[in-house]
Amino acid sequence: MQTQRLAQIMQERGVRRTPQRLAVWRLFAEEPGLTIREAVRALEPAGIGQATVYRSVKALEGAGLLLGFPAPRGELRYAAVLDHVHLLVCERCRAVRRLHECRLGGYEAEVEQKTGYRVRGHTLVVYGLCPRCREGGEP
Amino acid sequence: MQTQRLAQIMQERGVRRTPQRLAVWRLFAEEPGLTIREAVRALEPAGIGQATVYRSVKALEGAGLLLGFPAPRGELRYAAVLDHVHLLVCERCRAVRRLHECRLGGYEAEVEQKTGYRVRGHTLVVYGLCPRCREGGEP
DNA sequence: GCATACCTGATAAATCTTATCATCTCGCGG
DNA sequence: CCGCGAGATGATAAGATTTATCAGGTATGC
Repeated sequence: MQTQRLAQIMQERGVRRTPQRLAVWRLFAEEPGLTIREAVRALEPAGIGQATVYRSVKALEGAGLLLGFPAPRGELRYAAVLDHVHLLVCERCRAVRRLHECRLGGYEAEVEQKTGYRVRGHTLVVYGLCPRCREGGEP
Repeated sequence: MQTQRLAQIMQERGVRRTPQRLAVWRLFAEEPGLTIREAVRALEPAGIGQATVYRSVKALEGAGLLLGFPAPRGELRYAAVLDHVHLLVCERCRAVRRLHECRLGGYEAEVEQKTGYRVRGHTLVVYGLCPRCREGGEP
């Protein structure tokens, strides 16, 4: 995913750009749907300490560059995002796709009006089976 | 929330109905937005062991009676649900409201068609500020 | 470039989560 | 209504995850 735009966004949001954070973000961009712990293990060989991974995930999530979503078994998994996206998650093999269309603007406005809340955003995760798992093939 | 329907659903989905599980579910119904650990502490005085709380949450979540959602700081919080609902979460005081309208059926169908996935469901969480926090009042 | 506020890695400490096992109980069938 | 057995519970221990600490390093603004 666009490393260019990533740098820009980090700058804008006051998130310091370090090699470690870039590595963390890139990992979640290449393999969306990892848990933090899995990321720790994946980045260990690169010499990135576990505390750094935890801290980076928090920083990136706070800046809206990582999106967390609940997976079966009570796991919290993350995916790298740049703009607002919806996630499409395969329940079997955990493949994650990003859906770039969002037509919930009207829904948000309606919720604001009906509830008195000030809506700031939303997270939509769609669960299902990817084409391959759907056919009963290997994940 | 309707304890009646709860019993029915547990029966239907083969989830054994025990006083502990009912207590766990009721807690998340009365105070949606707790973490598991907070639930453990809340139910300790009632003599419910922590292992039981963890196991109950898993069982109830598996049966679709609890819904997990990611909160700031990387926390996974839960709310009791009976039917499919969307959650409206206050980012400041963490109040949780359930929204019973869902107009994403068409969206799901569209996603199926465009991606080849077999869609089985979705989770939508809307974030914002509740009326009180919106005014800058106390949570 | 320089200063400094912030980040990092290593380690230890604190928390959270799961496993184990003896006992208990829910839900079914008689 | 009662007894049976699969499954649930509680207490505790063991294991795993997450955070705190601190000395040193490095991105960023001037």
